[in-house]
Amino acid sequence: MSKPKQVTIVEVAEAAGVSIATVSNVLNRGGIRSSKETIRKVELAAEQLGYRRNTMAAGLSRNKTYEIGVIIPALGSYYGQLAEHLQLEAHNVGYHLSVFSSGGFDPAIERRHLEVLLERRVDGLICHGLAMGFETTRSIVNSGTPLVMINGWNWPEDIATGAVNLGFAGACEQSVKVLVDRGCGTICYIGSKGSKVIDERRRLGFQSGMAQHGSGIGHEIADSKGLDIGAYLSGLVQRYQHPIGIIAFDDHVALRILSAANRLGIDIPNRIRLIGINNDYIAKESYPGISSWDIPYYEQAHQAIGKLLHKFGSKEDSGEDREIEVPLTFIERETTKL
Amino acid sequence: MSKPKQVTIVEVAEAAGVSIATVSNVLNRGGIRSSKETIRKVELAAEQLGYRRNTMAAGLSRNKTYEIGVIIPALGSYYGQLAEHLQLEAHNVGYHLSVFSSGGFDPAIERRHLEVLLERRVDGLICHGLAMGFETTRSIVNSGTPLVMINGWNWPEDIATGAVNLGFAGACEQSVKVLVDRGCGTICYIGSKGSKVIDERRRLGFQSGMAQHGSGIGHEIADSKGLDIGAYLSGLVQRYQHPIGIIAFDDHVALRILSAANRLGIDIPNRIRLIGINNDYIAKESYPGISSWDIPYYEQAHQAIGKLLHKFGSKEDSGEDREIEVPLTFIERETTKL
DNA sequence: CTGTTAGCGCATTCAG
DNA sequence: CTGAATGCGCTAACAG
Repeated sequence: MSKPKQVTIVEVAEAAGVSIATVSNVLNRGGIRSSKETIRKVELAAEQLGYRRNTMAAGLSRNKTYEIGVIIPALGSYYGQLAEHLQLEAHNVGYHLSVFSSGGFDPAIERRHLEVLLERRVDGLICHGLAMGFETTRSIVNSGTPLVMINGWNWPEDIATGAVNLGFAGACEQSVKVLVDRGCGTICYIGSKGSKVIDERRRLGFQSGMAQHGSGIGHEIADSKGLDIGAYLSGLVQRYQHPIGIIAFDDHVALRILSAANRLGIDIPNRIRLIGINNDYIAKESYPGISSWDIPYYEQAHQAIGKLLHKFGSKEDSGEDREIEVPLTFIERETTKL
Repeated sequence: MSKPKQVTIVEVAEAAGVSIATVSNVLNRGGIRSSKETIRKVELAAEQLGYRRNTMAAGLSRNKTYEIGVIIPALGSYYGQLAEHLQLEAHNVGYHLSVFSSGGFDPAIERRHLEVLLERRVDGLICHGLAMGFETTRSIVNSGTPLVMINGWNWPEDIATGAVNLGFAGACEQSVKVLVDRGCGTICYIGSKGSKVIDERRRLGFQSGMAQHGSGIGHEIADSKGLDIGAYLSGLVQRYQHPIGIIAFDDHVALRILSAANRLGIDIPNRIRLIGINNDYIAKESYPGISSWDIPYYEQAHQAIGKLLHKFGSKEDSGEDREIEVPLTFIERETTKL
């Protein structure tokens, strides 16, 4: 039997000798009270029959699903962690999360997932920086389903209820300062254009950092995709006598840099000083340990869910900022310690 | 408006001047034909009104959800990759996946998620080695919902339709052989008990490998959790003159070992030869590169979804094996190359 | 081909 | 405090 007819409240009602309405009442802890006696009877019957409420029927009936849809670029690393925290936060307030991966910023997949989630009539949506443009998104999410962005900057109000973003720009800006303070005479940012808007923010922060703290200091920008890091480092070391600072897109890229340096016998942190982002497992466990920026997962998840809940509750936007920016925390390790 | 009433087939039917059955036919039912003309009218009306089918209503009505529930220990690394592949495979056959993380083998969370998925009336379940025991699982999954395990060994037939497992034991067994061939005089397995059954399989493989290929060769077993790897390695190097082989639980653990060795100036691969598992990013990008076992994600996902589909189709189990074992592939890198 | 009708399982009025 | 009745949006026979 592909679907061996599950037990419904009707059967529970019969077994307990009450009406289905009563069963519904006691099982869903609705505002309505019932006598101790009926409660006991119903709960017993439900227990014995192995009753399990049918989410679809319930959702259909009350026009509310208690489900939140999440779309992230991948299930792993930063994104995975974020999803885990979101899942936890959601559960704490009685919601449940449906997580989809867009396979690394693929607009077609994003679109398909969005469509599925909307067909499920999720109560809200949390998306990590959609690759599809404003217009496309608007044409899909016009259903009145609240959408909060994670790491999405400057989204029009009619599309996204709000956004809670990480302070990547600030982190990169500060990274420049740290490297300058540590005596670097040249500073490089090695990004990852494939990560779209994330890379953009980091680059902006880097440039603003150079402008503020880097007077008289040279800088370079490169992209990690397809880059021969060994050759790149060799070139750097050859060109410059002073210590060189490198800000990596994230700890993954930082690891590649670290390995290349180790392989070439370039001394870290004496010749090159390195900072990553994410404070991944990699940063903690590599040698030398990579200085990195820790991510406030809990805070970000909490705020995102909070924004949705708020939207569920009141129709008007509160006085709160639509776009929240959560700062990262610098964790210094051996790649920048002298 | 928290739920601005979405458009239904009724409205589409009115706009197109046909009955709701016709709308349902052309929109979501392939089987039944309609005249070109009505199809056009209906599709146009649906398009203009922005109709989006209500999954709950559809599922409720046909008693089938086209949804598959997935429970994995975490959203990242091996598990995350697996989930991505499952998602893809599922989509290819018209299903959609709901992925939940059990927060690292937490039985309580597993249970909760299972409950939610069953309430959603998912058509099938895919779980990664549940931490809760057979009995508990049976008491929950008695609903007739097919369950296929990923990396679950010896689950009773009345609980799990089948299983598709990775050949961890075989990989560890072969790892021993490789290390012996490379001249190691002592071989260690550094596991991770927290990963339950996965660790168990690897340990079994290790022991079987020692029995087969390790005559006259010493071996040790340790657990990475809370282990001071530096001290451990120092001890090993001090005790043994010959090259030492280490099989790490996975590439994460391997990285810790690598870093500790680098820090202590212990030469890899001359003094210590190292093999990881998973062929993660880490293995490829660390220095020296870590020899590791590549995981056939596609194959595993394909088989798992296939098993479910098969179950959906026929009630009888086919002649196929209930438990499939998919082999890993050895990728040799610098930590074992002489 | 197309329309009519009867549920799917549950929440929710509104009477008793 | 409890029960009968109505509808959520859609699919699946079954008639026309």
